Amino acid sequence: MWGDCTMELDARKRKVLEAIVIDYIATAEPVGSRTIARKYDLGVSPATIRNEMADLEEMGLIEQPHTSAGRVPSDAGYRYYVDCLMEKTAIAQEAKTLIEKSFQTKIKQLEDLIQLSLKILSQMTSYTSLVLAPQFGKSTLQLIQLMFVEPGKALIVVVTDSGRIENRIVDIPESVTKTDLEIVSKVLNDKFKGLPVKDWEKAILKEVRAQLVKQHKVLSLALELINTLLNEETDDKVYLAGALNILNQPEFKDISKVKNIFQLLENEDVVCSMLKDESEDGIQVKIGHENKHESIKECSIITATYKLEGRILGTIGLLGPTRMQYSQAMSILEFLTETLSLAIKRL
Amino acid sequence: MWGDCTMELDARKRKVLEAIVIDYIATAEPVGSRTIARKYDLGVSPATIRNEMADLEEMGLIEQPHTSAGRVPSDAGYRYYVDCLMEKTAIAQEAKTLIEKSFQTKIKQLEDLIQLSLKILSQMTSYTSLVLAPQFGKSTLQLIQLMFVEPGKALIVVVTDSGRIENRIVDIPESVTKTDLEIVSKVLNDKFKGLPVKDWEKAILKEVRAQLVKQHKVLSLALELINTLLNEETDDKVYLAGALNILNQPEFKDISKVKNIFQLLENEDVVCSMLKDESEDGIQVKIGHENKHESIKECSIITATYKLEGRILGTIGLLGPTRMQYSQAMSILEFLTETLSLAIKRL
DNA sequence: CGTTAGCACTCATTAAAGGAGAGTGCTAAC
DNA sequence: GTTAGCACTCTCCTTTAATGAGTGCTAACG
Repeated sequence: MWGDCTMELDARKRKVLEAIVIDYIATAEPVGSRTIARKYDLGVSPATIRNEMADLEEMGLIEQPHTSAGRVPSDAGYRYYVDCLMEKTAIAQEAKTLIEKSFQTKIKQLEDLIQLSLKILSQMTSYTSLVLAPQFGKSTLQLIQLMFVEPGKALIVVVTDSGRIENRIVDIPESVTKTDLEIVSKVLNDKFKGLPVKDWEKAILKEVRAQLVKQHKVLSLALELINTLLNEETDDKVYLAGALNILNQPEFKDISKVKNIFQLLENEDVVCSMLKDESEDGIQVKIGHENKHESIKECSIITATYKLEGRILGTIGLLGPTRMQYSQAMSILEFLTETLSLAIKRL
Repeated sequence: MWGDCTMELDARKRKVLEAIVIDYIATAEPVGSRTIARKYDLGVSPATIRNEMADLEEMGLIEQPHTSAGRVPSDAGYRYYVDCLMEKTAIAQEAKTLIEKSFQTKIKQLEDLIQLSLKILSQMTSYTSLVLAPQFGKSTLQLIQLMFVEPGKALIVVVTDSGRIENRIVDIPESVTKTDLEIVSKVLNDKFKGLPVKDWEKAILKEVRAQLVKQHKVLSLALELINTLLNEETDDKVYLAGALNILNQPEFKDISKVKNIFQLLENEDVVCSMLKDESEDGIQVKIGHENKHESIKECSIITATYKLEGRILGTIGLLGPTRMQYSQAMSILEFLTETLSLAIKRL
């Protein structure tokens, strides 16, 4: 979408830009011509590099915090780096085994698996990790059960194929008996098993109502409950881990910035929109101003999707400063989502 | 436990101390003798107040950040204030109605009720609110059910009288059928309903095993599952809200302090120990160094318990700087826990 | 013509120095 | 016992100066 690597940049300019990005990512300090000449041997003098830098600045790929400082990559510079310069490093073998080992657990709950992924991610990368859990509506039903708790109160449990479990305690008429609930459960199960949750509403009226003349009251109740479940905000569920990692980044030593970011992250809807945005396949990177929300204009987000049998279940992402270890983070994220997808399959 | 108001303090010293505490809580600035004389009319000159302050400092109730600054209450000073000086203000009527209105909702889940309380608390006080959810082990069983999901997989759901719901997906032998699970569910329900969860282990071996010779395999499985459920760390569950409020306090503009506190709060066990400590009845206040954990030595915690039919279910608390609006916070917390207890009863 | 050395210039950062102000402790008088 | 007066201390803020990193420009070089 972004990267047209056709932008006329001769080999040396590319090398200079790369050096600036790499060095700035590593040190968080503006990098000067001298540094580049010394550390990255381009075989030319600082003066030559200065000329190149002037050009790069004019093209908008780097910028100067102030007159007598070195250069810093602009968002466009990072973008060019990510799309055209960065070689996609294979994930380190040790990281690979670390992830694989972590997933050798007998976790049975989807939620726990997701939490585990987040933990691993933020620990390995030192960035904040986010995830959009499998959407309820898109999954298919594996089990639905109404249970009698006490007169006037029932428990409804729904399990989807993606392993998500939802439960609610609900009021029912005092007259409804255990048996009523069991019958309704059975019918609902028979009819809906394997059906995408969001298709229920259509199916409900036609098929089921006919079959359950007897438990009519109970049924309409159950339907109402299911509707509640469906319509609740609960459909998009996000989790995050390692938010405190943000505090380690030198660019966020200012407390007000941190506060803004945290406030954003506290808002589920916002996090959701950040992740949902690009639920295409493959790894996506949003750099700085490419993000919608003001507070993270100095951050980048890398996202990837995890799947079950080819179907995209949700998105998992990493949030860090624009000065982020893109290559490393991307390879870790990629491998982790693959591993996660496999683990979900095994559930 | 702390407050022996017998400490010899004449009326004027008490007034001076009170003035210092109140003013410092309000302004976060060290308060000088002049300020006290002006704002709180004790009918004496600054010089006299200075003398009194020298005495108070010697007693360890106030201290000086540096030679030419005003005085600040010490932890002991706050303690004396809370125990002996502060008049227990009745909660403001508007706050009262605000809380009551917030609880006029048809929430059916204990967890949601607790979350609601946290939200209200942190919004009303601008402090961080914490809660220790009802312990699983101490509650009594209301419903236990094993459900067949697919061959080799079952769902176990447990509901306690305090409204807590736990569920797990578990592996079962392929041979186990739906009917097996239903029978086991029935027996478990009959035997355990109304029993405190933590008493199960004792009861299990004797009573149940005898009855279920047929489903012996299934049963031992079920027992195993239940054990897992019981032994999991999940028993002490904490929630918190409004952690970001900490960032608004002037004493925490230093990012490293904030980081330490957040790290503490991120650790469930720690938060748990902070709340569990005093699960006595009534409102408890821990001031500054009275807290075990280093990172919150500049904070105070106010805790109260919420109940169901006289039995203490859990603890709810407020975390703020030692320079905290004790009186207001305590009255709000007190009224809120009462309201919460009532709401739980209505569940 | 591209490259480079040289140099003047800019600007952030740091340290030192000099008030200004707030508040105290002490002393002496009431 | 209380209070006015005053010297003293220490933080905070501002000013000033020095340092140093890095640049842009120009002129010379191959």
